[in-house]
Amino acid sequence: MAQTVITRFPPSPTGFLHIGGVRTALFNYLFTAHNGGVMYLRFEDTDKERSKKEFEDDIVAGLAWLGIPYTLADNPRQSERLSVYQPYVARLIKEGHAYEAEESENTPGKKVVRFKNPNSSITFHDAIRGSVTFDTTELGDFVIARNTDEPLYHLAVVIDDHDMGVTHIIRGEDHVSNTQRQILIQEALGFVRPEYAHIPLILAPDKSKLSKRHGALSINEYRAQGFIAEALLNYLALLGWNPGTNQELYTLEELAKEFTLDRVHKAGAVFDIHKLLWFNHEHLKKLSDTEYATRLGEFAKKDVDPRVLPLLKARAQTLAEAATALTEEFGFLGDISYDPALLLQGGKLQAESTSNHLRAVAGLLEHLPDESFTAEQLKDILWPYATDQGRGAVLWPLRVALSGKEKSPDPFVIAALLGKTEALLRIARAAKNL
RNA sequence: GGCCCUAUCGUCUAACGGUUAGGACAGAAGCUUCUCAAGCUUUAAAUCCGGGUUCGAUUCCCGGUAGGGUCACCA
Repeated sequence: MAQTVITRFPPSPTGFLHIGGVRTALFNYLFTAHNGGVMYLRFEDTDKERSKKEFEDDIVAGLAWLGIPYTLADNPRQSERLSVYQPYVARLIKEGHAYEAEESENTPGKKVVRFKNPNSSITFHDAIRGSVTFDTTELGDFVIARNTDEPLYHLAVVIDDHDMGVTHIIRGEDHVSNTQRQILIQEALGFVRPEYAHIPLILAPDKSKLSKRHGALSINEYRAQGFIAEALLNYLALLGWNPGTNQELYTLEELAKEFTLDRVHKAGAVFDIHKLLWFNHEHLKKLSDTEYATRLGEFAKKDVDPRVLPLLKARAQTLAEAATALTEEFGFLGDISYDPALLLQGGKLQAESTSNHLRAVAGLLEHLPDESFTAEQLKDILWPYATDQGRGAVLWPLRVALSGKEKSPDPFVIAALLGKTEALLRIARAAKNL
């Protein structure tokens, strides 16, 4: 019987949750869910100066918003597990695998703990890269603890992974060369070696490692821009992995069902905001009107009229864009005010004929029963007249009369949304203003 | 620079020795059209280079080249 899969997502709380971190957490989650295992969240905060509670909270909030499930480890902070590490440091020193050295950089006289490098060759198996070999000699006797009480990253991570029974370490490619140090420590401590999987990095358009200077990195920023979790997760999952089919749209559950490490790429992938935008629009379109309205509510200043929801969904790629459209192109549901000159398309149309067209349109609509006031029927009735008189000459002023905007959905849709009474009122007012 | 890793359209990628090298995003053109979007159709675009192995290489091997990662008392 196969051993239970145990993975972990161990960010250091020294910054906000960013795109790269999310992708690492996501791959860990997908692998874990696919195999029915457990993924622990813990915080690597041995760097007391840089670690902040604020970042820890941001990471937790971010994972919650994204909907990536995890199990919080017992005593999740390394800073609170010092007593766990101390015996190991003592043992390493006692057994000759480490020693105290008089060469503290910051505080003269203080002793750091160095690992006694056996200068061996380490070969480990990587689920994505296959066999990787290092000659550890060049590492020298590297420092594993600030002093006998305060471990550094390499020591702490090895002990934590062992204590938690981690079976698979899935992390960024930037950790491959760290693996040799960690394996050396594992062997000195007699721990079993977990399976490693180093996933490719996410790159900026210039192929360098993605960083702040390349724009938004924190997922909070993407959230504020109106991206939704479903799209972010779907896009990120397909950066460096794919199931081998042409399918691109996935739910988290579907991804977990398909995900395997052997289909993860070896090369880094460039982050493309345009494709993310496309995924966002696709996932936005899949939302129910109710759900869409709820999410849009976080961005819109006023209540979202359910009638415009389908129209908004069809055109906006982000919730922020939808919120803007709500007050701009879709602002016609509330009171409108506009310069009457707009009715004449900036002077291209004649006031008299335009006024006549508006009255004629009103005449055509007057006797239409309320229940026939739909976009389709309105178009059927007005189209022949508009075609006969010149569509631009009839439809432009009609649309402006109804929307008050230079840009908006077509007049039939607007009139239907406004209803017969309001539509006729606006047309009459426009005709009068000319 | 040492060590490690990587290499298919501009970008994300499919192909696991035999395909007209496929799809998606972005681009271009067209359709639609009163405006702005959306939508639909069409189209251009790639196996880094050089050697091998093989009847046959995108695919396997070697060498270049290019790119990335890493060389802390950070993680």
